[in-house]
Amino acid sequence: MTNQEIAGILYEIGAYLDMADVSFKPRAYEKAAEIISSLPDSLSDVYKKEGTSGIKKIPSVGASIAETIEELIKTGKSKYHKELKQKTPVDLSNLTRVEGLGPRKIKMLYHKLGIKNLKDLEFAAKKGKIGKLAGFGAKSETNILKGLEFLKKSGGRFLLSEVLPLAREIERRLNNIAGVKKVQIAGSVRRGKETIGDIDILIISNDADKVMEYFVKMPEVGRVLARGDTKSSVTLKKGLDVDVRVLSEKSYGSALAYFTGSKDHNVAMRQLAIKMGYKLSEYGLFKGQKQVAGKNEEEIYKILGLDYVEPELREMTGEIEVARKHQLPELIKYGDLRGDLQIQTNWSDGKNSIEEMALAAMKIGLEYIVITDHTKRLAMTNGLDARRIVQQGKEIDRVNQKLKIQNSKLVILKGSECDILKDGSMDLPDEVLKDLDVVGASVHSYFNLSEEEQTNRIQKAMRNPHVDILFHPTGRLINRREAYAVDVDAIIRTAKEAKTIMEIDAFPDRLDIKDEYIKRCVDGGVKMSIDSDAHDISHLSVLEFGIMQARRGWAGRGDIINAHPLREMLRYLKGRGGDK
DNA sequence: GCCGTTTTCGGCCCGACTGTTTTCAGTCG
Repeated sequence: MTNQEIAGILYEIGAYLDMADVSFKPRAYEKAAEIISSLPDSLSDVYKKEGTSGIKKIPSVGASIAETIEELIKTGKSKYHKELKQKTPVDLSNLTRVEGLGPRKIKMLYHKLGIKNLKDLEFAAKKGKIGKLAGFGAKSETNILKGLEFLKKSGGRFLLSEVLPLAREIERRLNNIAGVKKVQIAGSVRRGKETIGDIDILIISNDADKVMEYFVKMPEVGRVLARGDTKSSVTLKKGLDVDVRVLSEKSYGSALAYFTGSKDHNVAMRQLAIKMGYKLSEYGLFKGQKQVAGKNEEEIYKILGLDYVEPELREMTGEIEVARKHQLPELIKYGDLRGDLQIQTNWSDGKNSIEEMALAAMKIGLEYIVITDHTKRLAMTNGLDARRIVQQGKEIDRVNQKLKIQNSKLVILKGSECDILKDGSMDLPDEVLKDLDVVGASVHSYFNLSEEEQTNRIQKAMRNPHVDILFHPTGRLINRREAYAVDVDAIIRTAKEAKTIMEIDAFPDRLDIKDEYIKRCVDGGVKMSIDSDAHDISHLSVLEFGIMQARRGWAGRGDIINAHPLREMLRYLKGRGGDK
């Protein structure tokens, strides 16, 4: 049973307890489910290795929930869940996806109209049965129908790269409204999450009504979910929700903190405030009736005895305790990157020439790039063999010479994105690899080997003395392809031993390795690189997403080799770098 | 049901908005 499946059952138990009007337990199950669904390790594996005591180590999982998890892993079922479900046998996970429907309403719909699933719901709503129900009305009915319609159209979360430009565009337009003093993107976009469920925007203005009026009538709005004096929510035609909140200047910091989340981080902050005799809300930090902070985020953290926590760290992965001990790392900054270590050109499947890529890199202020075209096994990309890579080296020399004459600071290095073959050997011979400045190794085939075979294969490649970097180490494509089965902790240990650099591939649907693994590299003293994997000059801008991801993984400048000048960067590489 | 920088018992975040209500429950974030 996967973590997602286990989390799903726990969510349902929570919802059923909510229906039964039980207090506090629903939140306990919900919390455990949230934590489990974002857990990097498989619970089945944890159970196999450490038994229930391993399960109980997970925060928010105590004796009772651990027992349920054990039962789920062993039998695939939970008696408790089954008992609860018998009372209201409905398709909870889908029904709750309808905007405005929660456990209580679902229970009513089942008992009064026998609605069990989305199909029943749509049928009843179209027949006008729901509007006649006590507690519901005509408006509820149309809202359910609209909710169903939008559910069919959209699905799930969007890539940060799809959302960020749109969020910035809306931000820009809201900024132009008369009376608006400040507009700030908050929520998971500000935290730099790899996928986004909705856009949250905070506005400081003395004419909230004007802002709301504009906001709900923007051309891309598909449906207005709520329109209030200080808060409005819409669903865009493309299926993404946007919330705006208008507040006054004196609450800017507390509102920003509240609106940035994560939810769990906020809850922890509020609990901490209570413990220290304060009350924290979006309006400010209060002692009794008196506002003691809230104009900016920094002063709130300070009064609560914490160092400032950067938005990317606010995920309840220990940031509050570490902030209390004043041990938060100084994160890598936007603009810290000096080079890009993975760039494709038209020598393989890239669109632009070496020179075009170099000029584009110069424009964004980089000091060095590595040309890393594919190798011959990837025939469809026109991958390079030994002969062509030597030719390419000559072309790189030529462009470097030209740039030098023009007094440019940019240096182009010779590299390769060399395929790892099925048995872990490399697609180009050692004699060729040894002459390159930077060698990246990638898996592009045999994604379905067993975890052991895949791990061994990759480890063998990492131990090749000429391989410097493991490119996109887990091979996932967000929303499209799962990572291949690989023991990432073992890979990280090998990276430590063999001094292999782990890449953070910044391409928005890769973001590989993901934030939790970055943190493990940081903790394990394994160095990383942030690379664009650009196949086009426009792709160089994705480095921003890589930096966000690195920050989410608690990485500082010192952890990222290409945040350093060329000479220093080369020193981190195996063998060849040291004596350059 | 979980948890502990006052606690192994007694707490558990806070507020906006909607719809159907004459004062509030449900949902959401």
